[in-house]
Amino acid sequence: MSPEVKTPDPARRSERSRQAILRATRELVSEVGYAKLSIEAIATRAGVGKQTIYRWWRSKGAVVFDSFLALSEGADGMALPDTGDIAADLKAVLRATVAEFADPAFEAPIRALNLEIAGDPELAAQYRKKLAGPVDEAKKERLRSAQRAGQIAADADLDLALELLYAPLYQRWLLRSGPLTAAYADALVDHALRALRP
Amino acid sequence: MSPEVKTPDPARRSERSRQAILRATRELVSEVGYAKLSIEAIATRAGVGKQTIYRWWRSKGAVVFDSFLALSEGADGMALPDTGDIAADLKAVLRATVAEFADPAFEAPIRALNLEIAGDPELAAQYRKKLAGPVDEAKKERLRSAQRAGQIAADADLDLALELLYAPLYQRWLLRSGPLTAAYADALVDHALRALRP
Amino acid sequence: MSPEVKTPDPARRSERSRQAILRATRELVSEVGYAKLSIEAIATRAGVGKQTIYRWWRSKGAVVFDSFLALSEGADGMALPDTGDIAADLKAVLRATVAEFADPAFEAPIRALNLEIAGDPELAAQYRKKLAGPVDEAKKERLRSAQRAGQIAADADLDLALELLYAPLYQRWLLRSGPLTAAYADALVDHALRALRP
Amino acid sequence: MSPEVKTPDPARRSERSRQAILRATRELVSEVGYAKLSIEAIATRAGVGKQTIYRWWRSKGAVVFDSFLALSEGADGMALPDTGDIAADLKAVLRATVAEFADPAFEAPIRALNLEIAGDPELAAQYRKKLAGPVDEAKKERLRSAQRAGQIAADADLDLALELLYAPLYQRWLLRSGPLTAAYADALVDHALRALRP
DNA sequence: CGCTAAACGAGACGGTACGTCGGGTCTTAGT
DNA sequence: ACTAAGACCCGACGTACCGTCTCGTTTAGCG
Repeated sequence: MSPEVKTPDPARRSERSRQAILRATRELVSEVGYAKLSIEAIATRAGVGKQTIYRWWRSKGAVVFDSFLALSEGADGMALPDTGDIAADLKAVLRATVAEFADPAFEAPIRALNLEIAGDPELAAQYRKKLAGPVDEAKKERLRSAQRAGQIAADADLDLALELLYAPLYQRWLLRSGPLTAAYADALVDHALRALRP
Repeated sequence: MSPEVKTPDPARRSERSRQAILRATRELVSEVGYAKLSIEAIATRAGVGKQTIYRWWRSKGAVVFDSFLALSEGADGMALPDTGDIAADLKAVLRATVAEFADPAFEAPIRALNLEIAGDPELAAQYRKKLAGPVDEAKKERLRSAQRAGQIAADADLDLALELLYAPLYQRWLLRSGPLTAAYADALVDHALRALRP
Repeated sequence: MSPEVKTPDPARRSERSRQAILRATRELVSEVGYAKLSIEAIATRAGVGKQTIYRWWRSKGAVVFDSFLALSEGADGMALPDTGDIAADLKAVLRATVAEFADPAFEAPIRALNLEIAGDPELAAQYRKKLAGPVDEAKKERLRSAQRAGQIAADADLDLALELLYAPLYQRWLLRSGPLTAAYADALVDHALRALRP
Repeated sequence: MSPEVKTPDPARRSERSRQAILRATRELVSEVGYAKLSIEAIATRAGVGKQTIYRWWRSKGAVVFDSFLALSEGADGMALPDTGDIAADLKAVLRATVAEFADPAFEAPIRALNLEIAGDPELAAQYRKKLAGPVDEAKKERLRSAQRAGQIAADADLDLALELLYAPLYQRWLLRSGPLTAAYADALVDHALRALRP
């Protein structure tokens, strides 16, 4: 009668196994990289049956994604600094981003995550909702504050504004098409603000 | 002294096999996507032994990359239109790019190529040199013309200028984080040019 | 301490797969001969993954050997005829052996088995224990009966006796160094018995 | 019109290459065993193109066979000792054979040769003609001498006589079905001679 | 002595099979 | 009922050799 898709009962799910799987995934991504990551290895490392992974995640990417999601949980109240000087505040934030991208410990997993997202629309949607969304909202909040202070045009498209600020940085990093320096971060902010001036 | 890795002799290489492999790769990427592409399938489709692929390419990504490279060979003298109106010219170009990204026939292989490049620094270097480089140079040439016409600051950083124009578009497409429309292309050009004004 | 080689659990073994593999092996040895027999073909014919073969057998030879072993299982109570006339009884048996060797349907697989055994000491040991052993014991039993009847020296070395009877036959067959006829079988029995007379 | 099978001209054959191939084959059989011997390895070791091997030999077995043949060339005038005492003479010879079989340096190649012969009727014929034949003839000559001396029945079948003497030894060695000792050699001779007595 | 045709070394080629890895499914015990 | 364990079928991996097929390069006989 009904499609009868056997769905596992989340109530009975083992939290211990879930944590072990996410932890093992994070470790393995760091150790061997995303491309060489295997479900088999995750299961072994986590001391878990493969079926337990297949039961709760629909792909390797979903596990990797969740393993990142779990990290950023609780890190929510992420308002940006607001000293009243939008240029200075944005430069501080972008410099921090540049520094993060330069750290090899962050590099590998973040790259893995981005490749995963770029290749899977469904994960991309989840990514925007769960990870990028809240962060972007915090950034836009700071930009709105700048609008109220008359530093940015009142009718500016904030989505586009974020892209002007971050997309060049993102592209350079992803394709390794140029150096990521503090000076570059500053220049980006200067140009973007000029484009957004009232 | 030298690593002494036995390298095959390019002089003896079979051009027929090379072409068949690149062609088969292009077809298969379109048909099954990059993730499900296998060397085995390429070899079979091309009517070639697997060893012939392994002899000349160091990875699946390298084959895919070359298969794209082969397409764009000869398509060199790619100067951008120059009507004297930099805004109009750039809008035309970006609208065309948007249209390309919207075409599903282009989408899949280009995405495959980008994932490949993002994950392999060596391929990325080759990509910049062989594919992106010439195209970027043509774009910069148009910007220089605009500089001479006083439409863009004479001391503008052209690399950054290109990023302001293209990176937002690229990011939206890659992460599917927003709609790609002609209006968006126009808005990008307007903002970028405002940032680059003398 | 222990080598700690991960060993599969025989309790979980699929009897259905085991039978299919042995059956496919027997068929293929008959069809293409031992030299051209491949694990790949066995797996395909048996509808089984290659790994399932590699999990339970250490070599192609071991599979072939087991496929023969499986045939002769249950064929145990193989006492030789005992009419009281040792010469007549042995002649009957050797003539039957000659006939078997002459039958091309038996020829190929038995030759394959013998080559396998000759080349692999471990298989040879198993062969003696599981296949040759019981048969030889039955033959010796008949010889003991002849000893009791005074037709053979009471202190005769029965291992050597068997070799005198069978080794010439075996050698002629294996190296194709002469014709295998009923007359030859009779002559062998006559000579061997003369050598073993009390 | 004619079959037109391109046959190489033996006159132009490179003796240097032939020797190098036979030598390399002998070495490799000793080092890696017959089963793991490859034409590719022989060619490399001999510093010879693969085609040169395929031009002059029709199979791996043929090369191996020839490499043995080359060794025994010149070792022709191989008359057996004849002290007048056939039992003593045969025991000396069989003891020597036992010793040869026990020497691991002889073991591997001789076994390789025997497997090859057992599996290829054409090689077997060549073997009998070129290698076994002359040796057997020498042995028969000694037996004829014994016949003239009245130690062996005048009408004895000498082929069968040789088999009674050697086949048990051969079988024990090939199938590793029992110990090969001097005592065993003596026992064999005693039994065989009893069977052949006038 | 110089030509020429064959044998030669080298090694790329289309293939087959190897033995291994991992994917995703299914079964068996255990908690 | 969910889990750990792991056998199963399957597809692909990257490697080793197969036997064939060019490539220049010796080399040997003959003209």
